[in-house]
Amino acid sequence: MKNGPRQRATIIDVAERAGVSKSTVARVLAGSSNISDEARDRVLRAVSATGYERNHLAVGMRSGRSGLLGLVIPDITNPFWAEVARGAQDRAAKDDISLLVFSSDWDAGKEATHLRALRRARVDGAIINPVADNFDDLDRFGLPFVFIGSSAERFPDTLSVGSDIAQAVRLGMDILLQRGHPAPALMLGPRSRLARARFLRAVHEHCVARDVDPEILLVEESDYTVEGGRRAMGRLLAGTWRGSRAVFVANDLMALGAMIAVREAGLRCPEDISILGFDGIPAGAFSWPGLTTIEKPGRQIGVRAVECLLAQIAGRPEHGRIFLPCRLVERGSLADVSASAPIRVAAGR
Amino acid sequence: MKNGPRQRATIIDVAERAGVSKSTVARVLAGSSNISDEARDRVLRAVSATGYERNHLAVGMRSGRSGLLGLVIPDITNPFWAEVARGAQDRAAKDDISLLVFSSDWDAGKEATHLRALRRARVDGAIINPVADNFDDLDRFGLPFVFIGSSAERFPDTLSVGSDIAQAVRLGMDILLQRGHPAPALMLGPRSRLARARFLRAVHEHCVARDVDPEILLVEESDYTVEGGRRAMGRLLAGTWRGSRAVFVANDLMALGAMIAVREAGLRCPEDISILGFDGIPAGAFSWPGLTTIEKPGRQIGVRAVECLLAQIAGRPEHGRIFLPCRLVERGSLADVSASAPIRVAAGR
DNA sequence: AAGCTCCATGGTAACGTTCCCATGGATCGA
DNA sequence: TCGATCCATGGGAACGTTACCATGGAGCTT
Repeated sequence: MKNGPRQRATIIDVAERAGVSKSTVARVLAGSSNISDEARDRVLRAVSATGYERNHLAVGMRSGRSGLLGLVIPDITNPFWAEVARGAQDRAAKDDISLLVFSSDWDAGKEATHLRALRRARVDGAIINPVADNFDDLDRFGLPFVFIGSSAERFPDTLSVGSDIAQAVRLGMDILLQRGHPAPALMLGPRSRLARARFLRAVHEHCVARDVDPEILLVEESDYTVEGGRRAMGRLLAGTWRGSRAVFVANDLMALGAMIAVREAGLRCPEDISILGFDGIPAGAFSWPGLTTIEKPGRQIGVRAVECLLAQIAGRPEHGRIFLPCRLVERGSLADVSASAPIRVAAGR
Repeated sequence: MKNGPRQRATIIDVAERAGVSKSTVARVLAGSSNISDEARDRVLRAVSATGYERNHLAVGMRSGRSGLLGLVIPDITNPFWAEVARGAQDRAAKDDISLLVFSSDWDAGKEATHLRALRRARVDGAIINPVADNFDDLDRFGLPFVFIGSSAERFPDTLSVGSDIAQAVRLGMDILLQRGHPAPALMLGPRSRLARARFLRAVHEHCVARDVDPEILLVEESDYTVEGGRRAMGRLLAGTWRGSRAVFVANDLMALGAMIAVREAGLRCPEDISILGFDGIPAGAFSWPGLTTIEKPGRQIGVRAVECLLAQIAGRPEHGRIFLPCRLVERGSLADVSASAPIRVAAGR
């Protein structure tokens, strides 16, 4: 609130103050070796005296590199995407790169607007969770880019980073088996969603590998919301239910809803019904019991996406699709009814 | 993946193609009126033929405006701050402005690094949740800026946007009173935190206004975490507790912990103990019962912060500090034990 | 001592815009 | 019909940086 000049120092101001040419200043700043100690010294002093700070706009204009990356995700308010953003942010910061963050709300129009903004800002590349189906635009991007998330599936030829659903499903089925639930019911999303097919395919493959007939698995369908999960669980509880009383739910929101339905039916989780979620949202830690779930590597996805993008920009593109492993988070919604531990309830908090 | 030229069209390319000078193109693009219809037409056609897109780097360099704003928050992964970011994003997009988002992790060093990055990127202004105590740097920012969040309190002379704690506390105390809990226990954060003092002061003022002796209120101290809230609730339940069995908890995480403690003690919420939270985190919607809480206007804070900042950049600074009202979210953790409704339990889901 | 290399430095063009000024044709009033 | 005004357009400078080329002095070799 004190001083007034408010005019940023330029490289020329520094040069004048140091009594050298701007070329020399530029060389010092670039860390060039052919500089006399005296010149370097005077320049450095002038820099700190003037509070000079390199103008990235000018650098970008000259070099064609803005030092900016774009990130377009569905909603920064969604904890999974926030994790992705955080990972990308941290990784980018290491290379002195800043991130422009946009939320598309799964709206193709907004997505297009944001991509235009990115092009105008001359970002060096973009990380995108694609919502639009027709990316004939794909090369009209005019930008290096990497896709992230499951919707990237639709573009098999494009470099993308996502979570390894097949591995996650194996992880889940194995822990269920180990706890004495060889044939859990499944609660899936709507048929229209690609993620559902992938999940189901992985379950089938796993069953085949473990000599279980996938047809015996009860399948309930819902819509990825808490309320949907609650209703779907109600239907499950109302029906006949062979085998162990466990449900593998395809996302955490539905799992939380299922837990509520169990309580509403006068039953207890995990003693009467075991629930395994999938996503790793923070809210799962606060339910009662805590939700045992399979956590997607959100942060890692952000990190790897930035790394792929930087590699691509540098001209040595990694290719193909990258699937990062998920992780089991045990919190207490899984009972152990295996022969070896007939009474124990899996711990967790 | 098809075409190769990959060289972005410049205004000169457009001019050549349209057979006019770059000045004319610039005028058309700027929407100037003194343009012949024919020229405008040819320029527009050339623009869409070349896929020309204005280079914001060059614009910024020429005009001194980058069209970028900086946002420095503690952690984009924290739902409250994600809401703030989202509000800021949406508001900025309306003015064709993009947001650079950084997470400081409440670390003064990271904050400083991020501010340097913002200056180099020549953002037009910054929205900051300040962590460093000594901002003698304050004017060394060399940037228009607006503070957000409660830590902005420490800089009373600076333009800031935050939530109206006093109003929130009144709201909470009033709903508690109305439900028959005239003298709830309070669960606060650590003494070191400014937010605590403010919360407590507001409670006292409200008590005085309602002719209640604030001294009769039980006060329990904790640390803003779930686990801390659980332990603090344990202490409350272990002690003697006059008056109605209700707790006004200073943040939602602690409130969720308190709810767990109630269940662990073999009691029920809200029948035995009513809990009122403060924050409005999403997890509160998934607990059982749902957490009744007072929601901070995160998104609005982001919106208003951008508006203040834009005003300041435009040279008509709003001044002083802006406090936005909070909102009661009823979900079911508050019993109604007032005389008028002796049995009812406040609804909510 | 002449010619060579090497190194520290300075000058200048270029990146893509926008803004100001100049120009020249058309239109108008007297 | 001539000068004044207006309007559409073109030319060029400037924003701050970096990369390339030029220069001149010091030190080396033969």
